[in-house]
Amino acid sequence: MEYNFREIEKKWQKRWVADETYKVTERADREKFYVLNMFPYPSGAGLHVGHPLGYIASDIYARYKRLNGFNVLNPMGYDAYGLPAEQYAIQTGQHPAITTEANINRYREQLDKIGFSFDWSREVRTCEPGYYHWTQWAFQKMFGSFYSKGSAHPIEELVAYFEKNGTEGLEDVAQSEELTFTADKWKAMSDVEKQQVLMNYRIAYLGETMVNWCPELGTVLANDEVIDGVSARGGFPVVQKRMKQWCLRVSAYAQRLLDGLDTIQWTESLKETQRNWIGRSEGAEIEFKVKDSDKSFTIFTTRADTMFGVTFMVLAPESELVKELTTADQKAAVDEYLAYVKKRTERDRISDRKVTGVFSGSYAINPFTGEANPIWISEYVLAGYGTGAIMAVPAHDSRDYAFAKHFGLPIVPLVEGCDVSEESFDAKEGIVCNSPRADVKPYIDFSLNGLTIKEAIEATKKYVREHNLGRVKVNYRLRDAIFSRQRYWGEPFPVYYKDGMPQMIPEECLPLELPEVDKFLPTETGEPPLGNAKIWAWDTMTNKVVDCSAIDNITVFPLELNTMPGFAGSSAYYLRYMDPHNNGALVSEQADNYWQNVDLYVGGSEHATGHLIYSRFWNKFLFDLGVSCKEEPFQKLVNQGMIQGRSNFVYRIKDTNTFVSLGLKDKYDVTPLHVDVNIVSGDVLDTDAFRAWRPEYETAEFILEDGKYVCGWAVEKMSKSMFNVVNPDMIVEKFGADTLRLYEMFLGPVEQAKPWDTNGIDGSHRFLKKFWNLFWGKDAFAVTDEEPTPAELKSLHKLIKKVTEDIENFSYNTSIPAFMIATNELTSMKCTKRAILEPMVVLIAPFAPHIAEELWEALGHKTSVCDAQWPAFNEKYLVEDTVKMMVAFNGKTRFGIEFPAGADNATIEAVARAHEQTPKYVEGKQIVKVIIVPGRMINMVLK
RNA sequence: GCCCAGAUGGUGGAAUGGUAGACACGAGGGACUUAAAAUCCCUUGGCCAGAUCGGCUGUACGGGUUCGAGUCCCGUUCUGGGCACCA
Repeated sequence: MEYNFREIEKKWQKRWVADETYKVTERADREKFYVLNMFPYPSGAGLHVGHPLGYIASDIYARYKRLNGFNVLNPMGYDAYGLPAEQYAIQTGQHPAITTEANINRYREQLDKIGFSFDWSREVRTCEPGYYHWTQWAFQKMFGSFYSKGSAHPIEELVAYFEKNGTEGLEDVAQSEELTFTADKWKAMSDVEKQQVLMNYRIAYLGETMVNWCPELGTVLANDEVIDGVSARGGFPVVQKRMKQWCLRVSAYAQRLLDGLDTIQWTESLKETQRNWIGRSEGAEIEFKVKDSDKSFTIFTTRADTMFGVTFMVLAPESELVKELTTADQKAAVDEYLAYVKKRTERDRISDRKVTGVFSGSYAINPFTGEANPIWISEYVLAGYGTGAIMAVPAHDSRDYAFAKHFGLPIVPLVEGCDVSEESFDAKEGIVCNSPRADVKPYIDFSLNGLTIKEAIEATKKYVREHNLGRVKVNYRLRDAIFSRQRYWGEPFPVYYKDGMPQMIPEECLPLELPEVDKFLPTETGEPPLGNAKIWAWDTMTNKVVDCSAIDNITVFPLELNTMPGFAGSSAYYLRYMDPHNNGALVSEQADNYWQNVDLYVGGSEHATGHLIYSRFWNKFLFDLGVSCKEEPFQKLVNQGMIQGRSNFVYRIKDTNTFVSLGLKDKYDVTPLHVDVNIVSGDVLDTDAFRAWRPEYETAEFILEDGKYVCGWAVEKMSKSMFNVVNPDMIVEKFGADTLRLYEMFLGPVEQAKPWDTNGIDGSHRFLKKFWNLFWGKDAFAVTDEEPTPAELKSLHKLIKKVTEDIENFSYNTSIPAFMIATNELTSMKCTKRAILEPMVVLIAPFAPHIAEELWEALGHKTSVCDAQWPAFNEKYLVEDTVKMMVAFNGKTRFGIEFPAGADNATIEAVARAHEQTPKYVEGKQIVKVIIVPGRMINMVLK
């Protein structure tokens, strides 16, 4: 009987739907296991062979866990809000909801063909009101919370504190700016003033941030959309502008985000990426007084040990201190410099790192030396980090060094024996000297000379603390997340504005649904697309959305026009899968307590500093609220590597329509052009197909080598524009879903990036045919009930051991060969015994579920193979008939002596000693211990 | 510049410190066939030897530890990734 994969796969995919094979519910009698894939954004291009890689890997694990008796949650859904759908809408007027729906349907169709064990009854879509209800709800909770002493608290607690104490004694509170006021002053504030104060503490807050603003386009641009100070699209001028935006106080959670990394099983590199992103640095804030003035300012440094090497100070151009400290004679120069800096974008600063700066005219007194150091202004100091002001130690910081050299400022080395004539000495090792300098009368009674740098840092911090010169401070690079987007296709904020202050619409009125607009572009007055919505005002009397014309600022108010960014909807979706149809809560306590958190999360590493940070932050907040019972959402994370495309190139001679073969292209001036990989076979171009491919190539001429046109190739991202996309539907149609699944796993380690090469797929397909033929004779089912032989049992148990270990370690690429070897062995032994073949079906079920179901049914089972039991491994079948003993001779390993299987250590040792050759081969060494490794060899421990 | 990961045949890739290159692709040869497809068998790191057995060499490079190193340690080169005027 032939292996008819098309029929088999269709049959079982239908059966799974009819029987609800993959539907799960909370079951107290079974241990849970939660497998999750990063849900996809359904793009218009559909899936290519790279997309399902992670889904297949996690599906194998999910099925394996189920066969081991776990109650497995393996859901799937769609990250449905996003820019491509909106841009398509702007170009065509097609509503994003319609294109998104169409794309989702296409994705679903493609996914269904691959045979995943998803519980589709739990599907979520971030753009549906029933889902974003809880995105909005979480936002409101963040608005209603502040962060203090390591967790989120209701803002009412802070209000109560202010009523009683003002800011007096308020400690360890995350805030945008340090405020001080008394309880009386608080009580005297108007409602709006109080709201403004509270905004300083809320976890979701309206804050002023610097953005690239393009007035002509009426929108904020990302840094990569700005080139040379003008917009990439249209070439309109772009300015740095402070804008009011919704922000999330992610920075408050920096330490917890860092600490949490130690409790989860992610790859070291991913954790490292997040650590870099959070960027914790421990240092000190030290106060400098301004000479001849009562002003002072604070700098942040991680090198407190270098206080005696400060020769100048630098302020960030955007720092508010610049205005205060610029003297009258320097004003013109400073203004000119500020104008220059304002023109430069982030991008310019990065690409063009020249040393620039201007003297402010003021001096700061170094509290350790008493010296007056000139205060400069330079763009190399960033306003957003630390205090926006630094003390410059040119001898031990390369940036300060470059600045000092450029402007001829003094350089004082502080480490014994270091040479700073050519470059600064940045290393944090060595013995401190010149602190203070021997030739200068000490200003204070304090010396660091003779200490190591580490000791000096600690000693200085201690001194600073004791003498009230500043404080020990931890800084993080992690910034608060900007949460507003001037876009249509995103979650609307459940917010209306009264007296210019944001108000939350009542919780029971959620979700606030996205309104219809007639245009998806920004309005003419530069407002976000929601400004085009006619019915977009909030009536506080009826608690309903009403027509904008009704706005009277008494009972009807304008609603927020921005929408939320992409990461909003993807931050808590894993919780929603636990209880997707709950209208009363994001997730019920009972469902959350059962499913807890994700045991295995699979997705791309490109989300390392986006989704994976935001989601952890979001979940920690929900944990503080008591909504989520686990602080970390994703216990174990596996990054699947990208599957790249293998692109082909043809070489066109410049200004002609003549194409030259790869080997001859160096003789001409050529332009390489991508060519569709589907008309290239083994890097040889089908020239007729090429002429037919596109009209402009109809008249193409070719310069061949050996009668062939050979194409160049490169491994690149798989994408439409590179003409290297391989579609999974085509593979499924030609070879079947089981072959595709097997082959994707066989390509290489899941975590590794690798190019797709369809050629190798034959091997996987052939294997499945051989596997099928184990069970089927020419036309009848061939399985018998005979007793298996030891050799057959050995083949089986070798396989059980290998496959079990591989799945646990996520190295599927090595278990496929194990299947092939076992199948070949059993084929050559003509094994058709049920006791061997039945467990084989269970073993292969996670990898190739369709063929496994078909064979399972043929074996006489009425239930799905999904409910079978994973076969138990028994080591006794693996013991070799004889074991070889290894001896060392002249530094080379030989294999010589054979022992009977099952001999114990004492016997082995006795035989080894009795074997005259052994001791003399091991020069001057004695056998201390002999270790038997079953199925392998004997290790001797020698003395 | 700092941090992380990696480097094995023509290719994808295997190897708890224990016979390097499993398995697959590709390539070459053969069987079956009128032929093709399909299927099956043999060879396939390099060099040498050649009736055969075999020998030498080999996991980016240079050292080290070990009876024994692709694997562990030190240094170098290169590749990929992250962060980056972050003080």
